[in-house]
Amino acid sequence: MEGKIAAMTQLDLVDDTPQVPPRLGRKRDHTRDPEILDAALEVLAETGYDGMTIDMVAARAKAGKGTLYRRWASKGELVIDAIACMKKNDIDYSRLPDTGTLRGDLIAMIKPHSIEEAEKKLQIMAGLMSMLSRAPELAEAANAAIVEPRASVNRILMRRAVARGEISADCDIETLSLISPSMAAYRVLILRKPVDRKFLISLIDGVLLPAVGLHGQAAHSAE
Amino acid sequence: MEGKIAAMTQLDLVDDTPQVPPRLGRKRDHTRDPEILDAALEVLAETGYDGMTIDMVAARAKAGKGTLYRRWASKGELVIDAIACMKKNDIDYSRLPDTGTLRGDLIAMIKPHSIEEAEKKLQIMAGLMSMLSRAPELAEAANAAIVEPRASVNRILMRRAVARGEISADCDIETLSLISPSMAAYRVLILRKPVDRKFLISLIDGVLLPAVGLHGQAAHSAE
DNA sequence: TATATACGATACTATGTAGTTCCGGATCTT
DNA sequence: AAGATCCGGAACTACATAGTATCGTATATA
Repeated sequence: MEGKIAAMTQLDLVDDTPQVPPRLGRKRDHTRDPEILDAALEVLAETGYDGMTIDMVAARAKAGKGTLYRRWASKGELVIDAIACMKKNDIDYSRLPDTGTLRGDLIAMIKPHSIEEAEKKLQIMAGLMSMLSRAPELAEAANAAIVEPRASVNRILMRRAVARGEISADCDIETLSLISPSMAAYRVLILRKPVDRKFLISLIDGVLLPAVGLHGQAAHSAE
Repeated sequence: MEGKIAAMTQLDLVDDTPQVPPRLGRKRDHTRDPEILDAALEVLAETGYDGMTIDMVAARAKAGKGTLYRRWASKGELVIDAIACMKKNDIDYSRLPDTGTLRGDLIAMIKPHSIEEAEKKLQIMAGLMSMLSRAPELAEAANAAIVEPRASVNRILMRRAVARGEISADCDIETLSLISPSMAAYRVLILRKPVDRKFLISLIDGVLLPAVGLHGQAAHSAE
């Protein structure tokens, strides 16, 4: 302690020790972060925020409770961090489908993997739902990681369709881009029914495309 | 104790006391039930299932905790009962609007009171969300009281429109009747934005009517 | 190899809440 | 009016969990 102060007073003469002395022993690597954050997301999806305990997360990650609290100050901060880190596994906006038609693009977005991931995200959202109004930071993180990306893709695909002249520029893209996120969320969270490829296609052909002035491939064969 | 057994052994001889003796004093009226159930719904909407405590409900209803436990065996049963009792303040299906057009009927359903009530129901739903998968009884009650009535009205109005020949019988009424419940729920619970008359009308004109092959009064003036 | 540090495990403290019990007073029935 | 019962209130028990402290071990640096 005194040594450090003395070294600072005689300014850097022969003093080759850095201002912040080099750590000895093991680095503060926090190498368990990814496993812990993943475990937190799993438990969150299964039991919700209130049902989730720190012990569950620690056990799931085969980590000690101390390790969690050394890294995050509280349960709340761990959860916010876990949510925020989901964004990293997000959509690659530079590789969106480009089939030439809105319908083709929308259907190309339906992949088993994306359905599965969307469902897990919705389960997590369900577990946070009752907290959102009381924890604005959490609501912010959840919006950025779960809600916004889904709508964003739809907006991009629809704007492209407008640019191609495929659909009218009068379309309320803000609203229409939320049709399938809304109805899929309602179906999973409230109706508790599965969202599968067939359902998503029926949404595209039966709701979204008619709303933009196009027609799906099924039904409404008139005109 | 022994006296009762003795009386039973010598079978009913001079025994003029009825099998179920008439109650003296105050009846078991449970007259506080409505206030308690209302208080439970309020707290539920404000804090969610896990945040809700029995003390909060008792205090809100100016009731004693004992009164609650004398009537309901547990917090869970109180909540289920409170949800179930919402159905009583429900829509009067015999007085649905009948304006002659689907659009007219749908818009006639939009009343400040109904918007307000729907929003409260959604807040309650948000508070229950994470419990639904673990408590099937609760999910059942919530579905019957909150989810089903909204969709039901839309189904009835749309079936009438089919019967009038206003819209095609090919319409997927099951899905289309969920458009506005889904998108309103998403907007309130996930986007945390208000649902007002303007939004609901834009849903009718911009999504629902086009999907059934009609057109709203705004935009898409083509044809 | 020696040392400092992070780690998993476990025991511990503090706190909040479900559910119980009891009491004095209010209220209904006879 | 008398008696039985319900009510609001408050104290109490039992338990779960957030967060802290400690210990022996593993591991990366030097």
